[in-house]
Formats: sequence, C-alpha cells, structure tokens
Amino acid sequence: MHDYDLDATLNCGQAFNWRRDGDAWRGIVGGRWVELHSRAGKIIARAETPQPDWSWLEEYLQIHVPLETILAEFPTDDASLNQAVEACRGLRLLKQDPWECLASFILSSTKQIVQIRQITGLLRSRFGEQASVPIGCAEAFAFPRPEQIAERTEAELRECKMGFRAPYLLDASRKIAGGELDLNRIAGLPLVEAQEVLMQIKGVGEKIAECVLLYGYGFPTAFPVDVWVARALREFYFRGRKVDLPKLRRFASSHFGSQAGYAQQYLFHFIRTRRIQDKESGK
DNA sequence: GACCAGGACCATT
DNA sequence: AATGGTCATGGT
Repeated sequence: MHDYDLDATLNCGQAFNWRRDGDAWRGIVGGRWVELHSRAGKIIARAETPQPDWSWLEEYLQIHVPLETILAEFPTDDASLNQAVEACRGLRLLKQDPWECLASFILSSTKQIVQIRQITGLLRSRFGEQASVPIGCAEAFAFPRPEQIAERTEAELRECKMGFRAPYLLDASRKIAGGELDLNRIAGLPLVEAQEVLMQIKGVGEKIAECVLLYGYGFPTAFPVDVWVARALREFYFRGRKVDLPKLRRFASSHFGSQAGYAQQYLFHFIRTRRIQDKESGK
C-alpha cells in the first residue's frame, strides 16, 4: 500500500488504542492483539494466533478504500487543503468499533491526545478483558463493553482520571446496556438523525457526535470541528477573523463536498503537526 | 504559574 | 441568539 501512511493514520487523533514500539504499532482491534509494520510499501500484520481470515483488520484499516478517488472529490481550487494533502498523503480514516469510538470521544473533551490515551488505557486495564499476547509482549486489554462500564460507580470511573466526564460515560454505557439506545440502528439513519440520537447522551454534543459518525460509522460528510479544525478554518478561509462555531460548520458543510470528513482529517493533522514542528524549531 | 487541551452544559444577558 | 463560567486533570 504505497498510499497508506500507517504512522499518520494511527497517530492522528482518531484512535487512541495504538502504541509504537520501534517501527511497529501494537494495539487491540475487536478484542484481538495485533502488531502492524509498514515495510516496502506493504502493511505487515501479526496476531497472537494464526488468522485464516484477516477481514476484521482490513475493514478496520479500510485497506480497500481507493484514496485517490476520495482525494479527487476535494474542492480543486483550495490551496490550503491541497497543501494539507501534500503534507501527509496516505493519511486514512479508520473504521472503528462505534462503542469504543463513542466512549473514547466522550472522554476527549478538553483533553490532549496523550491524556485521552492515558484515560482509555486505564479504563481498559481496569475494566476490560485481558487479551492473549505473544510471549514477551506487554499485557493488553480489550475495550470494556457497555455492560462492563455500566455496573461501575462514578467514583470508580473517576479513578481513571476522567474527572467530570465520568457521569457522561456512565450515562452512555447505561443507555446502551439498558437497551434505551441501540448503536446498531444508527448506521442506517441519515446523518442529522444519527447525530440527534447520539446527542441524547449527556456530554455528547455536535462535535463528539460527528467524531463517532465519521470514525465509527463512516459517514463521509461528518465534519467534527474541534479547537484545531476551528483554528485551521479561521486561518485558511476567514483570514484569521473571529468566526463562531455555527458559522464555521455552515462553511464546512457547503465547501468541502462529499468527502468532507477526509478533508477535515487532513486539515486537523496538517495544522497540528505544523504547530508541533514550530515549537520544536523554537518559535 | 499561566495557559491550553479533538467540549458540553447551564445561567445570565 | 450570544456570551461567560464551570467542570478535572495534566502537558507544555
């Protein structure tokens, strides 16, 4: 896969279940331990036991998605977006488990990505089931299911450093475990209705709902606007002016077209990595 | 120590 | 409709 940038894809703030070890990425997908390498234009995968069928991983990584076709849907007269694509061509959107995605992004609000990794990691190791790993590898845990979270107390969840987000995660897990909310039903709904269903959960607003719809369900026009994307939109399309979130969202929905979600991810990764580089070069 | 982080919610104008 | 404060915790 010459057009698959594994580093960017696994480390661009859409998923929080990957750790780099040398040139390998290790994580849990669908409860299974897996290790990924990018080598000579190919992605090499290793699981704990031999896999007769890798379709679960191909689906997660969206291997079959033709990236060039998606990029061809981007607005052509957009220099900033073109620049973002050039900076990290090969960046992909994953197809994550909706529940894990929902729970992770409930925990994401006003948290840095390193901290989201820490919180979800604590949640796994305390409440998730231990996965089998190859000899010599660090222990790993599946993401706890809704029922496993729902039976905990708010105080127990707060011990995972999630602070005021604990009642939000508890509300989500209990609505789902209790059958009040069916995550399987969301996939077939129109975007706006799907978003409204998710926003019935306390602590889930427009942004978090769009993250779940984009990363967990693959709605191609979902366009989450966080502080970074807002920053990018204001700088690139409004000459740095103060523009409020509703206006930014309206602009995005009219400008980026049928693959707006992908465009969002390129802008997010572009402006974030640029900021990090600026800091490293002493600015 | 100040400021910020892949926000949401609620009270006040 | 639009601000503004608050929430918990840790990184830079």
